[in-house]
Amino acid sequence: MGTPLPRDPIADARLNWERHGWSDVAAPMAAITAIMRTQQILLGRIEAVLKPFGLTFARYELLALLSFARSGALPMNKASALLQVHPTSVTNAVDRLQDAGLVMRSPHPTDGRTTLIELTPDGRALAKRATAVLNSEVFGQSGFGDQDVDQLIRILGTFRRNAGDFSG
Amino acid sequence: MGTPLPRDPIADARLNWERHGWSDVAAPMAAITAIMRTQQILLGRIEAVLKPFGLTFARYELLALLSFARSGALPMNKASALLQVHPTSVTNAVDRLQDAGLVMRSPHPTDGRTTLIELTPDGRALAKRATAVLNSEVFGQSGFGDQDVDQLIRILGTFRRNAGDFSG
DNA sequence: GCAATATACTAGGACATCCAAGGGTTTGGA
DNA sequence: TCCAAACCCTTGGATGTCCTAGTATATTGC
Repeated sequence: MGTPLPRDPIADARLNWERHGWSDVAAPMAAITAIMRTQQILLGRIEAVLKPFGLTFARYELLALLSFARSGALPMNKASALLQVHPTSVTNAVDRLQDAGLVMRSPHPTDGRTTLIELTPDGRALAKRATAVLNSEVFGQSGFGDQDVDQLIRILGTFRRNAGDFSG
Repeated sequence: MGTPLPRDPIADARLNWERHGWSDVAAPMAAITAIMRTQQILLGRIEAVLKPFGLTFARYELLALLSFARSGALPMNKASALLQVHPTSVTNAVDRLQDAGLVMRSPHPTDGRTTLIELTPDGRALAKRATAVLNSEVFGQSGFGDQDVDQLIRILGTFRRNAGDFSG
């Protein structure tokens, strides 16, 4: 975590795979490892930008999701499904956002099992400010070329559909 | 998490971005979010395969790295650099692998600050077995087409180099 | 040769994720 | 009608990641 390595560690791993007789899966191994590492880099950038706002990516994602909901409120299970994380992760995020006064829990009007999460005015304002900075500092300077962005969206979209994320 | 969603949540997020006047960064936002989600899916598959071996991905990566070292041993700081994780994460992984009898710590012959991590025979054997299953169950069935694998390696390789991962 | 700086590892804490289990609410079939 | 099954959320536990700080060892510079 510091100075650049003299060689690409993933390319090296691929060579090791090939040397050990696993040539047939060396390329996908390298691609998957590269996805892991890229996610790590991107998450680091995002967290660095959100830190001054007192937000983590998990909390930001929830705020952003709520800010796009017509009523500014969503059932927790809906948020869990849309964010594609475990329900306990949503509980965790809501606890902290609630402590920070950014969201509120309220009972569902007709289903006693369900809890609605609702943005507070503070939460809505913070989501707006954080999104602006995230757009300019991270998404606007992703380092991916326009064509590569399209390729990624296509390749990963196919993958996610095949993995059962969505049926559309 | 569960049943597939009727619509792609990332495509929906992209539409929301565009509707709110952030069209210029909507595409990279979607690509980055897709990388995050893809990583999550792949990590889930990998962890599921490793679980019967009593391994997590973090521990497996360390075992695999050691198994490729000529001497079967590496300094902890070297492992941290090659795996591109924080030194404390390596300490954590080594603690658990050591408890499981898969690696051993030994003092560096000339530098008193440095600790070497060394594979035990058990560790080497387990790495071999886990790799075989990982290759056949995950990397061999990644769901990416051959051309897409090449594209991913190229796009993410450029990204990682620009991010300062390596200089080669 | 010795003090100041740099490097290596570890301990403790904050967060996030998942799983397993538990308590409350709804739904549906006997 | 009524009880079992399904569903929703939360608590508690295990892991992993990072950061900050602290201890020990090397290296550097005067």
